[in-house]
Amino acid sequence: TPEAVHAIVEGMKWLGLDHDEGPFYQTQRMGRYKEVIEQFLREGKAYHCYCSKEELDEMRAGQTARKEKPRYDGRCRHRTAPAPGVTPVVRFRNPDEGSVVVDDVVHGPITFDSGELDDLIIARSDGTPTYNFCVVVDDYDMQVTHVIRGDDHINNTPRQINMLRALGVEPPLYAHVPMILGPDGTKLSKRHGAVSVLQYRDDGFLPEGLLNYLGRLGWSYGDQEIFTLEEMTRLFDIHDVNKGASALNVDKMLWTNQQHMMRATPERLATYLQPQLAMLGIQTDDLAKLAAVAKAQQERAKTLKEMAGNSTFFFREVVAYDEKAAKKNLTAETAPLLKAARDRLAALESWVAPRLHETIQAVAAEAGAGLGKIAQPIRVAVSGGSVSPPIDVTLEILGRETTLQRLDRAIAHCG
RNA sequence: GCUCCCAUCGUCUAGAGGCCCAGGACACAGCCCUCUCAAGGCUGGUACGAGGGUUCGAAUCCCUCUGGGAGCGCCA
Repeated sequence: TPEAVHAIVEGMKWLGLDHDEGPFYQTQRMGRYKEVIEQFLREGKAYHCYCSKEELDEMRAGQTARKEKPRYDGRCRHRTAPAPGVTPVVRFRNPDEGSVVVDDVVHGPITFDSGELDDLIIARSDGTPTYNFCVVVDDYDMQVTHVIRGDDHINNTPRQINMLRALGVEPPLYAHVPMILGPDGTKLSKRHGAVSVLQYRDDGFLPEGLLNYLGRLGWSYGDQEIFTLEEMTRLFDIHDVNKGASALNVDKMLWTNQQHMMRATPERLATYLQPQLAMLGIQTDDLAKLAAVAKAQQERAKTLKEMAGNSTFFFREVVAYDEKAAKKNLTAETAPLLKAARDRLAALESWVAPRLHETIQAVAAEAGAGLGKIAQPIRVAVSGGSVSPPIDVTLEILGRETTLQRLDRAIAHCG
């Protein structure tokens, strides 16, 4: 569907995964597939099968009852005349002797007995080609050298190799990488929240954060955990990939993302923070302020979504104080401290973090108290809660006017 | 059921016969740092699925079992 195609293309674009050509659409290559089907038919490498759905079901039921692997028994292989009133499918004629060896890059040689391979349908009764056949024609036409895919495809590989050989070419190199399981070790499904890569973008992940986490699943480079895109592309080697499946771990995924957020430039974070804030109803084009906030918050959030959530007070009024924080910090006892701080701050000439820090420190010293005694009430006053970046940095970003205004309101609240 | 694949801490992994009474990371616990929260530092507990071999010596090689996964469509 167009939506599915869009999700793939957009997802890769967001991740920065580039491609040299294409994308190609199989729906636009129908003529070519039919051409190869005709060729196979002509060369006796494929044949028409007139078996009905019911007949096939019955055959499989019998095999299952006999504890055999359900598979097509080749009954139409030697049919000479068409069955009247039936539009046939086309089946590929698999060899019935010998074996096929898939020399897999990550698994090593895997042997399949030809007897295990039945004659798969390559064209439906309406003439349209099927997946396993189309990819073979594509790999052949496009001179694909490496096929890297999930190991759920291992069992398809011997048939594809047989079709490639029927085409007269040697198969490409296959590398079957392990699957990714859900956090509970079972197959990944929507149940686990895995919908599309774009979901991770919306959840506030950095492309390099997701890529790093995913890259370390089934692959490693010594004890290194954090890789830049450049390092990953340079250091990655398909031969180092593990065979076993791995389970998704949300905690580590978040940690990996945070590590990348800490390493990213504030300016870049700002461009991702902006849409996250927009989702919270905050519209701003002040890139300088966004970058300042990102810088102050970049090691305090595991995702950009979390960062946005923690940063709303920088962009809009504090509508209500956190109840517990206010009860503890905005009291009759702290009111004089806030007042003193407010007056000293108002007199400041230069509204920058070092000056702000000195000032608050001085107020605390005069009161014979530690910095925490005064910083925390100010924090609640300006942010509404008990958590924020360092108080001097927070006030600098907020600016003089907003800070004083919020302090006044907090002092009033102290009653 | 049949065929194929896989197997080191809860999770991601290092380990390609002695360097391993198994190392790193996430998570967890404690401590330090500290204006909050983080980040950072230090410390701690937890793993080679089982049983047989081979070898002077096995997490590493072989076999069996057990456990998990995938495939067996006129789906992709």
